[in-house]
Amino acid sequence: MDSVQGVVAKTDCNDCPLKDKPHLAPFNHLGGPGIEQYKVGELRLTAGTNILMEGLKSPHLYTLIEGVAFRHKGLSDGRRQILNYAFPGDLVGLQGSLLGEMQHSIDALSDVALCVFDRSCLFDMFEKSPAAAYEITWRGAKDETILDENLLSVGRRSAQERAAYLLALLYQRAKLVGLAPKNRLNFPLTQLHIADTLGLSIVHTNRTLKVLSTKKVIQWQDRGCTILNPDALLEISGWEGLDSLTPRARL
Amino acid sequence: MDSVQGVVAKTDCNDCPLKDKPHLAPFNHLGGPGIEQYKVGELRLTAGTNILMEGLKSPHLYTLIEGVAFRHKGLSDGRRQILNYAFPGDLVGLQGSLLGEMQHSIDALSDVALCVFDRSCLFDMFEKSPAAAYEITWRGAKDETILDENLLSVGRRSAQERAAYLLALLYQRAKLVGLAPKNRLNFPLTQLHIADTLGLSIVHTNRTLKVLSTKKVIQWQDRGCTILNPDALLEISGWEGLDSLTPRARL
DNA sequence: CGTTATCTTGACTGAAATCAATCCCGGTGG
DNA sequence: CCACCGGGATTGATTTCAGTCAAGATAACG
Repeated sequence: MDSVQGVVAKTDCNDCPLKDKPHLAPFNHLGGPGIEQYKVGELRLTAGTNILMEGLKSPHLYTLIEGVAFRHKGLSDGRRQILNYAFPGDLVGLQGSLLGEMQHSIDALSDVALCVFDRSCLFDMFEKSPAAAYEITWRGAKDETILDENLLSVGRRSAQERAAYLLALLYQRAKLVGLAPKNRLNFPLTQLHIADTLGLSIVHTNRTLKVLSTKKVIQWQDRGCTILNPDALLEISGWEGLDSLTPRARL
Repeated sequence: MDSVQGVVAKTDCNDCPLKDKPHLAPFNHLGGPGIEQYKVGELRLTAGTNILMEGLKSPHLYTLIEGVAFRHKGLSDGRRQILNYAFPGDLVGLQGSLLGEMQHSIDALSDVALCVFDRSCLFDMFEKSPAAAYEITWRGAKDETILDENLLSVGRRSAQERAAYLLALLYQRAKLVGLAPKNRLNFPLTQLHIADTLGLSIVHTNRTLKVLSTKKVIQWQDRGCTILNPDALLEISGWEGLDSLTPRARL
């Protein structure tokens, strides 16, 4: 377990830190054997590393166990757009597994730990467990919901509204998985990441965040962001927040 | 069959104009009974009508048979962002069926005909046909791919690049289903729709399209757009085009 | 202790929004 | 047949927002 990076020995799913999270319930009572039969290893990567690269065909599908990652796409001249973030419990690389080739890249934002599954487990799961298949599809739809809101944001919200929306979203998602202790986003998000998510230049992003700071809504210090007033963020952004409702229809 | 609008009698799926399209193959050899057992009716709506509204819980899932529709979300003050378009053969309302409540609206761009299924057919299909379940999930992933590119576009491409990308995308998708005869987009797309898709004002959209017209790449006339030079559109946008590759891995 | 990544700030430029008219054309009703 | 109307497309003038350029400040890091 000393290796900082690379595939390490397979540990028991019963020790999984996510074991008791409601997220994964459907995978635990798969018809017959549990999810662990599909697990082929673990992967630990340091912050800033690439997990999956656009254009490549990965034989693997991942679950993010620890840390935060982000999906992004780039243009040939270097411009980059961050599409979405992944938090512990999220599936990583599903699109690539389904479509055969990655259409975007995924990088580790913080140090991350991933659980590695063979791509073929997807087909198996669809064959053997309707509940698991449904769960996967449901998650995909959920993901698309966030993407929709991101697109609305980048397309139609002002810089300040956009920034407020993004921070509110990250805050809510981080909080759900314990990554926002004392309301501080507990991962190394830089203003460049924010800029590339909002579709703004880094300079303008900085100025926009400054306005939010002046309003005492957030605080940026020591390379990190603390949310001082979550409600004000929602107010400013005009976003409803993650639907607390939506208890998934059971299959 | 005279009614211009509303649910009409159920016709046989064997008469479906989409029957022979490769799109639907997986649904045709569902384990046992075909897709038609789930069909509960048909819906015809005129251009500009709302199909599904944000916030509502629809008991139905649709397949678009004829015409073009678009998904969109709005802010409280009226700003609107078009997220994606639906062409014949596409599933409409899947997100709502999965998540219980629509997170976006869907409107008819042209006159449309939709095939109506009961929402519960989803659960049934997952139970009874892994191939159909996989197909649905695969389509969701494909959709998300387009959404990703749209987000990259709105976030990082210049106005002209964006417009070129959008028109190239619509052209390619329309062509696939025969809606681009003589390279003319055969549906009533207005510059306002384009503006709301690109995240630009309508005035600036007009000026941007004018530049493309001047370059003889497109032609806007009689309330419609003709693609004069598809390759130039791709060139300008820096977009690769819909992956001609990606023959889906069969379940 | 220098090096590098990140954050900040100021000055200037440029892209896109906004405001305000027109224009064009198909449809409507007198 | 023709005046009127309304949605859509254009165009010009002006303002505003955001990008770019340039330079420091700050602070983690080897």
